[in-house]
Amino acid sequence: MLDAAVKVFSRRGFHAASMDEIAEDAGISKPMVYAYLGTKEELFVACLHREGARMMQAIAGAAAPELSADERLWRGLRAFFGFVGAHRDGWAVLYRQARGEQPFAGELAGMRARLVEVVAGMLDHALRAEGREVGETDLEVVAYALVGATESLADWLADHPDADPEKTATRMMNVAWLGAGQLLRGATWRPPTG
Amino acid sequence: MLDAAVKVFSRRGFHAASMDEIAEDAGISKPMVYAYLGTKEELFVACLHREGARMMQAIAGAAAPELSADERLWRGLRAFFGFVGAHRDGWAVLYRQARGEQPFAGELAGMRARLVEVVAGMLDHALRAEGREVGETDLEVVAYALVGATESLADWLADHPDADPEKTATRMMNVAWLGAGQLLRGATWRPPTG
DNA sequence: GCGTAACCCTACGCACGAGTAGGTATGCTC
DNA sequence: GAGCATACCTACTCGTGCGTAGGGTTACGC
Repeated sequence: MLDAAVKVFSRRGFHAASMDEIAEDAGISKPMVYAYLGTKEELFVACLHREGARMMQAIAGAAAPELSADERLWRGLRAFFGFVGAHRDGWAVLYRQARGEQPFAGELAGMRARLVEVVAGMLDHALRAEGREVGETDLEVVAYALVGATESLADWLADHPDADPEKTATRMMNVAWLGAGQLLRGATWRPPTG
Repeated sequence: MLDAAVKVFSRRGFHAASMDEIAEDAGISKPMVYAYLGTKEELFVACLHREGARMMQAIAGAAAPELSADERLWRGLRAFFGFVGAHRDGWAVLYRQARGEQPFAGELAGMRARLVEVVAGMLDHALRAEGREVGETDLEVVAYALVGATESLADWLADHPDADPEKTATRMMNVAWLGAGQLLRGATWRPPTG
């Protein structure tokens, strides 16, 4: 039932999607949709939650905490891109939708915040293991950038049906790990004075 | 006049924004808006174009082609974050809007494609200078990731009114340049076999 | 066979907002 | 000052789509 909603929301976008179309696609009538899932907004939130939970679960299941940092990152990325690859139109458009529409931006921000936190935790852990320490804001910002880069590649993947999720994950891992590796070793770039 | 439209679109989002509110905010009446700028859709596209052009101009003006690659990247990033910092609510929400709404996604995709192309060109140039060569898709994907990371930090910046654009640019530069620097030297990360 | 209850449908009310028609003031020509 | 054009406004039409009211249908109890 939610499947139909996700499908229509994906294809049309939140506003352009009509409850009539969702009902038709689900093979039932509109009052049933209202009876089971409430208003259009609640319905969208329900879709968002389910897809989000599935994604989080896929990632969490892959990135077990006892692994090394790069192994966790790699498995997490692979799970993420695998998920996106398997739910291309569904996830990507749902996600793009939620970004823009203000009632839902909060929901999504929470999801992303959890991801950022996890990534920041991994970086912090790895940094401490090397005896280095970095300010909390710096950590958050780097994690944010990595998550953003990953989301961006997810969009790219969703737009290129022939692309391989596994290979995309490898590419992302390259960028992330090489950059992060430099940070671990204490390398920094400084703006030219003047 | 466009200023009012940008402001309202930013605050409300494309759909929630009413032409009445835009007209009121601009201090004129609705038929005038239609007379000067056409339909709501055309109005939004006009906003998008103007803001986009301003941004592109700010970046292009800063990143002169005769500079070294890292200098160009640094100046481009600084200009970009400076622009976002100066147009926080305007740009960010306009941008977030355009991503989601299907009629406008194309416009934005074009803008981003130009950015990706520029970044990819810079990477390619720097790589060739080091005697290395990388497949076109690899180049595009890395550029895409960098642009995505940058956009993501722009969002972060827009959501943190006290954050400093200059400092954010430095952070982004660190991630980008250190990661890219590794790639330049031919370092790669490989998935564990098995 | 008749009451009734669960279930689902068609067909509507209603609000909202894009786009427009037709009227009014201000300035310009002769 | 009459005619006319320009610039602008108020007040409307009309489509669209969310949410619901009220009617049919099937199954069961008596």
